[in-house]
Amino acid sequence: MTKKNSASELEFHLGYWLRFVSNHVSHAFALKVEAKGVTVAEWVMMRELHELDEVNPSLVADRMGMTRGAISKIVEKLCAKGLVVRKSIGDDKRYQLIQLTSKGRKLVPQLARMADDNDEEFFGVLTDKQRSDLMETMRRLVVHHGWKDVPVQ
Amino acid sequence: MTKKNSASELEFHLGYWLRFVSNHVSHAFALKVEAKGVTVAEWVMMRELHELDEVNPSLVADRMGMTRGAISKIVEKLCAKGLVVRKSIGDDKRYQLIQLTSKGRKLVPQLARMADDNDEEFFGVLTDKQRSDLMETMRRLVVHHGWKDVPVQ
DNA sequence: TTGATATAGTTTCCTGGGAAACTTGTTTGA
DNA sequence: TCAAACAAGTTTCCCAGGAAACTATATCAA
Repeated sequence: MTKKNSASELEFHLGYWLRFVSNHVSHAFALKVEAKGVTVAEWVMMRELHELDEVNPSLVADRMGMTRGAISKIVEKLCAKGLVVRKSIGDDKRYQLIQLTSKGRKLVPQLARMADDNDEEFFGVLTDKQRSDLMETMRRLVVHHGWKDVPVQ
Repeated sequence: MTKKNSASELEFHLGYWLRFVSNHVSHAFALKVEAKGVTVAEWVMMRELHELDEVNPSLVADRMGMTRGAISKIVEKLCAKGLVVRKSIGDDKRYQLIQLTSKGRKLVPQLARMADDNDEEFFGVLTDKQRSDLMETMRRLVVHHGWKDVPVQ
């Protein structure tokens, strides 16, 4: 792509539009899950815990692309809400494991439903092909850049 | 799409992956433009001003999807850096106009170059078709949801 | 053995942005 | 005419998350 740096060309950065769309979609989703008393970050962590069961905060930090400090605070919030518990492992006292409580596990499907609805609200306008292409493109980027151990299935 | 709310299904929310990819891309871009002493939000505003020339902060707020309060602070930062100036219009003293300084205008192409590079770094792995499809999909979402007056051309 | 180093998690400090109160100036309507 | 409503921009308060210092524990090397 040969482009000069004119004003009109500025409209065409993928990174820009991705951020723009993503911000809108995430913000709308934040409003929805707020009704269940959790934030988007908390939901993402609950998703990870649902998938991984018992896990160290540090691994969650890696997978979520957040710092251990931030994760520590989110765990604290979720514990306070009774959705997550911390456990120590016997051997090495530095490590801990976090896990969903049964209350947390019950909330997951409800939040997943909200995520379904949000996807439908924002991406429903796309054709099935466009949706699957978009999904495939995102997956390809994630895999290529090694951002996460995606279940490539 | 019929899906049950099992753990594995959680992997397939478009909103989730869009956010995930977008966060990575934006974060990398933030590190790049930091070298020029501006933040991503400041760059986005400079882009708008480059396109619109003289404009009220409120319109910029709408276009950027941010509050007037946030815009006010960004304008303050850019003024302090000598990249933007505020002007009052004679008639209605509540209104103001903001505009890039010549220093600001000169910086735009350099930042645009960085945006080009960032796009290339992250989306270069995609085929031309994938890139244009992705662009088209984003544009379609933006137009459909009425998020911004996009130059549909 | 014991000092140096590394590691998991926490805490502190700082920054960016939203909500909403606030200021200043304008319009409207009784 | 002039109080009430409104509007643009600013300020204050709050919260989330990153950076990096800090704590406690574990390992490694002399």
